[in-house]
Amino acid sequence: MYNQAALSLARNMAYPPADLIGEAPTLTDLFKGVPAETLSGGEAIFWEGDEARQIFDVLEGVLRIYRIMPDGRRAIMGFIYPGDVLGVSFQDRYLFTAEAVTDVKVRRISRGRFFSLVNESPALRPQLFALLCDEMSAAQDQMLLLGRKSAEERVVSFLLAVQRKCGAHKEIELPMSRLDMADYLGVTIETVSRTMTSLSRRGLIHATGRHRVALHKLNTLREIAGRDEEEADAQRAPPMRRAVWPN
Amino acid sequence: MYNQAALSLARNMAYPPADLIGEAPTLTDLFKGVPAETLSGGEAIFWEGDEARQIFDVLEGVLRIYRIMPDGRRAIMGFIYPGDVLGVSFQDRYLFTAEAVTDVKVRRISRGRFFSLVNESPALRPQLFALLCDEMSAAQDQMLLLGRKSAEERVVSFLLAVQRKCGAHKEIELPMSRLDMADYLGVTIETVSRTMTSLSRRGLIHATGRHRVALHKLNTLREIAGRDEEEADAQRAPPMRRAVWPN
DNA sequence: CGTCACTTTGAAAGCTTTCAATAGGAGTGG
DNA sequence: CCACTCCTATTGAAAGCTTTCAAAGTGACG
Repeated sequence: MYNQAALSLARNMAYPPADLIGEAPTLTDLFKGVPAETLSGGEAIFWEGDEARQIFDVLEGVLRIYRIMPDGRRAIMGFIYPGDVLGVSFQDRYLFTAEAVTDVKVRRISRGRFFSLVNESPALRPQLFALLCDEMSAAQDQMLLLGRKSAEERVVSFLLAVQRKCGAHKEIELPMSRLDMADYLGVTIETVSRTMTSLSRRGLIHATGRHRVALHKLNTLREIAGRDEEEADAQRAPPMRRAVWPN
Repeated sequence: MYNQAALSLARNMAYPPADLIGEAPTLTDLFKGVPAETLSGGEAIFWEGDEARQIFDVLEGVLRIYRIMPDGRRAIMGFIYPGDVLGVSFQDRYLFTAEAVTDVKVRRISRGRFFSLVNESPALRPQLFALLCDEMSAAQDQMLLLGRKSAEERVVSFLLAVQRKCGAHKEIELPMSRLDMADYLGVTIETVSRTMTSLSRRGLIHATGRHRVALHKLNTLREIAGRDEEEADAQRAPPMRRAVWPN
């Protein structure tokens, strides 16, 4: 999904590791050689307020990052997918909790190491910057969604975003629960459910399992999502095609 | 207000220009010597979709940055105050429109110049990064607000945010219209109005003019805002106290 | 001092939430 | 391997908050 977590940075997954083809290193390369750790669904990597000492590279699985209000209301800021980097921030404490949705494999390095390596590399610096910009861009999409879209528009926007993120296949996976979706979209679980049912009845989607949905009539779906998305999408540069400073 | 515009970066306003006290240069220093331009309220600096060729330093006045959906719905992503930098982005087109709320004074330099100067300066690089992180952090606050707060909580959160931004005085200025506030808070103009009236009747605020409000009973107000804010606030490092890479 | 734009207020409508109950699936244990 | 249990998802009905539609009020400006 959107990587709008302040600290979840999407990298280019479309190409083989940079050094194999003689290109500049990528942010992911910083984690090379670090042994992977495993978390089961529901486990947290870190909690909101923890000292932010490390940065994580997600290899497998999906995470949710969220903040909770004193009265228990939860807002999910984003879902983190393989290929995202988690925990990048200038604050010295994590601003949200990161929790495994599914079983997850991650690698970690210290913040100090991460930043000094990035700082010393003219190739990595623009990458880090570009990723933060993509984050901000996704965050703004989400603000538009939360501030101005109806429940149906939100759900459809979400489904399309997942589709984009995961290879643009007709059938998509929704590893998160309805509650996760609800807390991400700023609605209730019942509203998510009702909306999905309604979309099904109209033949726009077809649920092939609790966590699996096929998207039909993409044109109609995009229409519903607000149309706004695609344009934005087209504009956004392909992720990290060339990570050089803008001019 | 929050600088959650992907591209509005808050700098340190608490100290005199760096070079005057022998410190490292700040991002604002990059604009030194550039003549200021003036815009009247309502004028746009750039439009969503324009080629992003320049970066702006705001000297005076307030701007709104927003995106509009095909059917006309508008979402204001943030308000830009003096001391913010506007237009920083890795995308090659602006992702939103920037428009003067009040009369405004800005300075501009080219993106290429901005980035090459920042890239060459070990002092500026962490500043740029830190500012993007602050942006993301503010964007997440806003996502929480839009996704999980009631109308009253939103309005009060907004008033408190303005207060923080503008010196923490009891009486604050709201240069923007009710419609601007509404489009920023994800509600309607009527809801903003009714909420303000209700707060007044309860003695929590006192409108001393259309664009001027005194805040009473800050404790109660903070309680209403979600309480969440302050904690977050305390955590966030004072802006740019020392712009060095995290370790 | 009149006009126009913005703001406030009122009443009804609507969408989403809340409360409640049923249904469905996954995992466990016999 | 099937039955049981528990958790998640779906569905229904009523309540509630916000929006929509309308009209009156207020203030800035020429």
